[in-house]
Amino acid sequence: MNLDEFAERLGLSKTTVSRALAGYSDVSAKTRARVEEAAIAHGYQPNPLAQRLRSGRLDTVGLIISSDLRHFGDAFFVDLVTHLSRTLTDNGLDLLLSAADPGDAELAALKRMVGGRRVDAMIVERTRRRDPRVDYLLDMKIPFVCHGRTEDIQGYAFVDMDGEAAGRMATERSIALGHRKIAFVGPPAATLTFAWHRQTGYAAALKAADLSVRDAFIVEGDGGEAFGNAATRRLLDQDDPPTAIVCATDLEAIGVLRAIADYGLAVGKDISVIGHDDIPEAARTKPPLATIRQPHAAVGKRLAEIVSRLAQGADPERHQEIWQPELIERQSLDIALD
Amino acid sequence: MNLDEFAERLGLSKTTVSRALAGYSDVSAKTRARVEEAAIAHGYQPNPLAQRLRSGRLDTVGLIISSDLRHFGDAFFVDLVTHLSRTLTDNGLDLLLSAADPGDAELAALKRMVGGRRVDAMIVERTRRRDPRVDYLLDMKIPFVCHGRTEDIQGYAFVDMDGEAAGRMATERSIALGHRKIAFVGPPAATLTFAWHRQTGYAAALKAADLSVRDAFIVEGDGGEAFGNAATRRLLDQDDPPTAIVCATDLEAIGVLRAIADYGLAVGKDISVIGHDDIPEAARTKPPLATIRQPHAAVGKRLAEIVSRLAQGADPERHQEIWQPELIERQSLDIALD
DNA sequence: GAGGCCTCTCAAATCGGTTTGGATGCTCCT
DNA sequence: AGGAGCATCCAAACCGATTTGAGAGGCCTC
Repeated sequence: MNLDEFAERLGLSKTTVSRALAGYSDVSAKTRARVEEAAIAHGYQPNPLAQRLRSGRLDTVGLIISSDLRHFGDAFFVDLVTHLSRTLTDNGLDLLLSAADPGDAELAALKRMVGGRRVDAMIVERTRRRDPRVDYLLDMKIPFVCHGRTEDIQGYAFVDMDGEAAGRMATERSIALGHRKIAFVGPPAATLTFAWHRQTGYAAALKAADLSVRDAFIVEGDGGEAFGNAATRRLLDQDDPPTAIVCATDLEAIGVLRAIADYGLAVGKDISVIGHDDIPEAARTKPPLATIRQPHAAVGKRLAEIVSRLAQGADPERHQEIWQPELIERQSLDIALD
Repeated sequence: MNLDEFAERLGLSKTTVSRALAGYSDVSAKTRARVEEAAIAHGYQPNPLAQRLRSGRLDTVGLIISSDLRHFGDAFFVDLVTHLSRTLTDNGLDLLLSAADPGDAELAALKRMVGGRRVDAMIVERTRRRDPRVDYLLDMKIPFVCHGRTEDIQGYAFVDMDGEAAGRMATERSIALGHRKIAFVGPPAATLTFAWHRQTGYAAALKAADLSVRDAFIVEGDGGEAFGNAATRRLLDQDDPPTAIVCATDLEAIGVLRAIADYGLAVGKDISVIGHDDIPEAARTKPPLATIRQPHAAVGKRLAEIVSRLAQGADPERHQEIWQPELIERQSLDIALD
């Protein structure tokens, strides 16, 4: 049923019916009541396509997920997207999703959404230090919010965890436990912002405690479990191996735990390990993995809130948020060196 | 830039430009070339909103994800949605996503998408035995495809794994290993179709081998790890406990493995365990978990293909597919009873 | 009783495309 | 010369809403 038919059935003009439903004051209370009742009775709902064409707003937000997401743990994603979606809905926005491989495909998907005028705002996941997506979006002058940061944070909105504080926190905790030889395992700091931040925090904590930052103690690779495994071998095979390992992701940490066990060493006793993200699996490892929690649900919700404000013209630079992480103590840290 | 401006710039009418770009044959080759070049040069792209309003097609497919998804393993979801999205894109369709809690909220989200005319087809995840979403969609006569089945499979399209074959396969394998006392742990068969199918297959295999189906050997609960743990205790505390446990989900199986270890028993030696789904974690348990694989990526792709055919008017009943599962042998099955 | 002011309603324009149903001009045939 | 046939192009209608600008009718005031 469209407005024409519906108005005719009521014996009113399109104008009056439309204005009645939109809540204009120049429609008499009696007429409005009649229209509203009839709308429910006949199930009339304005066609959103027509409304959007007319208004010029698409009321749709885009999200592109990287198909390499699993390297970092998926639980993360479902949690985030659930709350994102729910909050967007509460704000009258639809969520358009697209999946793409990292790199060119990702950017192409973005251009399809934005250039193809399918969305009027975007959410960008897992921002990299220099990110062509951010450049493109700034260029197009379309509202967007990032989950994560680039190196140069000018001109756009984001919600990010304080990765440097996280790296520092994990390292300081290890130092407090008596460790002096502390290694860092993480994705490449040169490209991924969060890896860079966490590694920076790690180095800062070492320096603050007058400990040297040894190149041999920093191992970089993809954020996956297999890499964590390989990295550990590289660390433990050294002449003077570390007694603590700080990891930039839980998946890596899980690989690290496994490798340590293979060496016949006891995690939480001979060597301590700390992860990052607090994926569900972290609580189930043996021993349970100490880690740094990211409040995914809250972040998802906040991203949605921010993007809906931006869509209404808010200033992006007033929506740059860096959240403080929380250390989750678990047995992989249970160690007291003599 | 809109069609009016663009046409004027070219010194042609809207009609001609529109038809040139749409590939009509009543536009001269010369004119068409000129239009196409100019479109690229000036970056003209027809507004999809206007096209959709005119055509009456929304070119958008909806997907609603349950926020309880994590009970069943998330990896599953990212894989599925990635390939789903990619194939939809290849078919010129957008993917609209919404997350909702199972139950009323799920149905409400569905009604918002369909009744609010935001999509012209739907994909339904994790179908239940009697599913109000399916009833609603049949009622609305909107094209849709299910991932999973209801009890009555009439009138709609679906892609599902053969859960009964999976349950039978897992149980038969246990019998072949010499087990006679085989338990089943899974979500409630009364509501969830896949749980029902798998349990049916389990019972069928027992009967085929002249083994009795003991009520005390069937434990139902949510599909999570904690439940798998509790279920195992209930099984092993019996006077005559089972020597093999068939699980309907890997997460449950992981809980089962843990519980067995707590009892001081050796999985793959004293007792054998088999899961279902082949989530990434299954390969990493100790011992590695034998399981039944679901080809998520292929399913996602297929769902997208089917839904785009349905959107073009294909007969849903000709797109009912039941796929055969594959048994993945791992050490949790390494056992030879005397 | 005329003019002014509300209150309520509506016709028509608009958003940006696609499609229908000609119109125009040219060639070719008889 | 007249007419058929073809290749191109286009004005106007349409999709389904919102909004602008104006009109109709009632009431009050002087």
